[in-house]
Amino acid sequence: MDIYLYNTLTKKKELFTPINKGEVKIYSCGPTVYKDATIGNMRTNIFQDVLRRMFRYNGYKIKHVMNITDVGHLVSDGDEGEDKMIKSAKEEHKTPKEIADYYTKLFFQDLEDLNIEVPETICKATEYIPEMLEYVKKLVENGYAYETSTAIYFDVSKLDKYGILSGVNLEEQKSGARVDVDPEKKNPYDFALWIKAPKEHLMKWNSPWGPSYPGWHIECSAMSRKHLGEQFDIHTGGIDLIPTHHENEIAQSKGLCGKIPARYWLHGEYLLIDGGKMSKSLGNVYLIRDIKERGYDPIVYKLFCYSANYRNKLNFTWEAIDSTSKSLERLRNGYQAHKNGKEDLTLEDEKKLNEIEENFHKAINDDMNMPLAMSYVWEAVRYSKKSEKIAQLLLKFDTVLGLKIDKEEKEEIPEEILELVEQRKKARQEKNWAESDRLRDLIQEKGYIIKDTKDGIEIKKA
RNA sequence: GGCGAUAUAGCCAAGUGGUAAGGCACGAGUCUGCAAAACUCUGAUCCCCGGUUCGAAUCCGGGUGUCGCCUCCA
Repeated sequence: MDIYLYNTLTKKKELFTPINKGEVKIYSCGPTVYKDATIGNMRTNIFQDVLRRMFRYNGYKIKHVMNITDVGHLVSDGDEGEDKMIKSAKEEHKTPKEIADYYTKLFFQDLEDLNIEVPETICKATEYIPEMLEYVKKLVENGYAYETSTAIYFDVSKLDKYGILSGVNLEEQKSGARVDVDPEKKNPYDFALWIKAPKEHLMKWNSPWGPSYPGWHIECSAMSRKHLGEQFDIHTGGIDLIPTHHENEIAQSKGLCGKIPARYWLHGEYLLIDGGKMSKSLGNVYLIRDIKERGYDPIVYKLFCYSANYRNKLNFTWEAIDSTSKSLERLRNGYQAHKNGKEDLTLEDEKKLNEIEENFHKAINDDMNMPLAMSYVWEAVRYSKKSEKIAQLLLKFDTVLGLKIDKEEKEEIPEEILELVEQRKKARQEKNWAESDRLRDLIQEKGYIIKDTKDGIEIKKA
């Protein structure tokens, strides 16, 4: 079945055709590990996860590379600003490596909590310094870079076209540069490829230009080239990376080999919080840990992300998380009902289920239309006949959704609670409803919910 | 100032020319000693104005609102 993806490069939904048949090469801009990854960051990771799972559903072999930025992003725009890693290191009295390791670990914990698959290749920027240096040297050789007293800059005026992703116009923007521009820069949009390190700078490497460190964009260019070649299929990231980071990656690649590194550029939209931007100053920055601390299965957040298309803004509220939490519970209950179902399916049922499967497939292949795909999932979950075959279908869907739809709440019920349940059972047999209700309240006070189903009594943690 | 996105039931949100998917909430009902869970049923003509068309939420023009980017940022 055909796959369609919205390509930021052309601003159109396009038929996907891989460079190598049956294989997809993806590069995703990963986390900068000097701070916590927010639920906004994780929305992008969820979208990337669905992307690769969708390709697998279509039988593709996947080569997915993601970087870990553990060096080199500056604090302020001024090109001689302080490295963020170093700033964190100073604030937390740790070495940059300790900071990076700490946040890297947390990042992978988030991935695990959200049941996000880890890409085949994870690369840390600090381990690719030689590749980056080689890249920069080549750009200098090719005449796309020049040296100033503080850095090696990429000369955007040497490109036939700069700004193809974001639509910035060099002529129009030239005069309007808002930030203090390094007077040695030739064009306002020139960006640092390599930066000469001040004495007190902690992270620096030897180079033809003395002790120095990489610029903001070179790592992705060097690492994607190393692992995926000069041109690969898909490049992903958050929408905010379009105007600077990805634009500059394209510039670097064109300067090196004349090619745009990826054929399809996919960008995830922002997550809004209560209708606005997530920001520290507003105090509305949430982490996956916060969702866990409020007692929700983090997968709830993943399901919540499926309520909107990845290319549209999605508004996060705790109310929405609460409703999604109920939704997930019903989804899993529905799966269990089918798993334990014994009803026979007629030819007509089979036909209907094939239709649902086809629709689901079509939805995910249409630029990952998860809200639509979920409507078909619900159609299967709510299917009137309960059958193991439908459970199997749901499991198949879950290879894309990654919602752990077959997760069962198998909790240890304490002796004390079991004893109370026994007492209540006895009271009910004696039709002593007052005592029965008293015990149910007591059990609930102790944090457990009791349900009388026709198959017996169910006990669940509240 | 420049660029872009978006406006669909109480809330979240699909749908890009043929009379509006789905989830949550609400209400009614079935079941139950009651409750919970589960299940069934119930709701919108799609921001406003004008145009194109046999026909528009969907195309065009004009408004209005909201949000984002233009500086690191998923």
